[in-house]
Amino acid sequence: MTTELAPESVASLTLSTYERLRADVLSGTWTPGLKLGIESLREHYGTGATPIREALNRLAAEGWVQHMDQRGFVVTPVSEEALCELAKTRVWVETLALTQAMQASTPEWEEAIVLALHRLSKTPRSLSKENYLENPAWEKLHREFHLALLSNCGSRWLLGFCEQLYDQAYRYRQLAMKSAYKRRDESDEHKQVVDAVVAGNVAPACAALTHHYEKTAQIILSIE
Amino acid sequence: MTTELAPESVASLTLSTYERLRADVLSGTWTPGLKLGIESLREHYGTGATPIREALNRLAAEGWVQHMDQRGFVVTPVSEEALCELAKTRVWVETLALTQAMQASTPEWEEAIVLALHRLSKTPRSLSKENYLENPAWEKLHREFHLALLSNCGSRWLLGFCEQLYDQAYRYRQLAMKSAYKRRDESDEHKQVVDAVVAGNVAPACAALTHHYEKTAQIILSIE
DNA sequence: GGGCTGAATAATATCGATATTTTTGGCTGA
DNA sequence: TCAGCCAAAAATATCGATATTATTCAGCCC
Repeated sequence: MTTELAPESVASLTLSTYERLRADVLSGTWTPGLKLGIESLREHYGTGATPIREALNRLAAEGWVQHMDQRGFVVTPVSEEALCELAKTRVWVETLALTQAMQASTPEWEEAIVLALHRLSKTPRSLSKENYLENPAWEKLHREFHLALLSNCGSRWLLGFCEQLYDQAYRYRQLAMKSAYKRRDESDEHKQVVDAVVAGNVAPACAALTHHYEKTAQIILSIE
Repeated sequence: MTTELAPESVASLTLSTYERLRADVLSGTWTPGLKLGIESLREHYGTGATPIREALNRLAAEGWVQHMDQRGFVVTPVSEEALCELAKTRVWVETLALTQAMQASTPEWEEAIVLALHRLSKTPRSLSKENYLENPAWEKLHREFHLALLSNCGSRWLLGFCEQLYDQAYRYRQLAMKSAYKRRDESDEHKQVVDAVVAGNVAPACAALTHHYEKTAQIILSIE
């Protein structure tokens, strides 16, 4: 007789703790290199040690935190070198994915991309006009746009890799934003990718995507 | 005054349980789709529930098992479709990695490859002459050979992806072996890759590697 | 003074028990 | 006969307490 509750309400503590912890690492709330003591996390997230540890183990497998056996967990450090390697890898892997996606192009896929770009362009980058204030709606649509571009690549593995790399790059972007916000118009860069994709020109599309990522990495590097 | 003990002896139970569980999934001891009940695992590995759960969470993040919230873990199922996708992805991603590795070629890297191939070729594929009996030494050297080929690609991310794909493919190979063993001479295929790499011919090297993987997938598919 | 030793301290890792949730299986009523 | 429902059983998820391992730091010897 009780009404069906939203699935969120029955999610295990491990899962919700995992999601919160992950979000806090990605957003930079837990700063790179920080020691994540079980006790303090337990207190902060209001739960027992078990969900915390299980969440940390998942995050460790995904590379967000590092697990030193018998001496706890730390937030994975960042470095200029690691960012360069990440950016490079992203260009390689996403170029591959985009190429495959375009070779398997379908009208539905093209429409999905155009739509994703449209939605993104209608959403403000920052919640505030004066200073930068992250707009979660924009972040969500931006991620969806980039993954929509690659979604047609025909391999869940490859798409999953791209997702990992996107999220890793997102963390660097967030960390950089905390120190300085540089105005930038990425909408034009996005449009250039889509134009090339719709026109069916593989090499220009990959070049546009590469340019987009390299500029991002360059900006972040210039801040640090 | 006590002698330094091997790190194994102080490894946490979570870690050793993780390794054992992972090995059992990869080897096919735990068959795809099998429900992994906490209680039975606890009993089988002789430990408490916590190490088991932590190990399962790591394995879930790596894709070896699936975690259905509130209803436990199952070994990730296999399918013909998934194998095809895996093989396809492997060709794409390893072609990428090998290309980059060759473009950054060094004498040390070439020597490492030649050496890895030599060691591999000196080791028997099967421990028994009559029927197939896995030779752990060969498996270890085979993995090392393939990763040595790609180790020079210049991206730990990319190398990590290749490692994941290798291990995934290994599981399929193990599962196929359990039903039938087809004699095959892969040593020649390995040699062809190395010859092309040493000669510095990127396209033929990638083609040889592609051929090697496609043949593997084809053989496994023919069994099932 | 500086490095070493070894308790005291703090943290992690693990266990056993409990609370929740899912699944099972028999019972009822149409 | 069969769907629907409730109680019993089984399993998962979580907690609190304990055992183990790292770290700290004062005292000591050289």
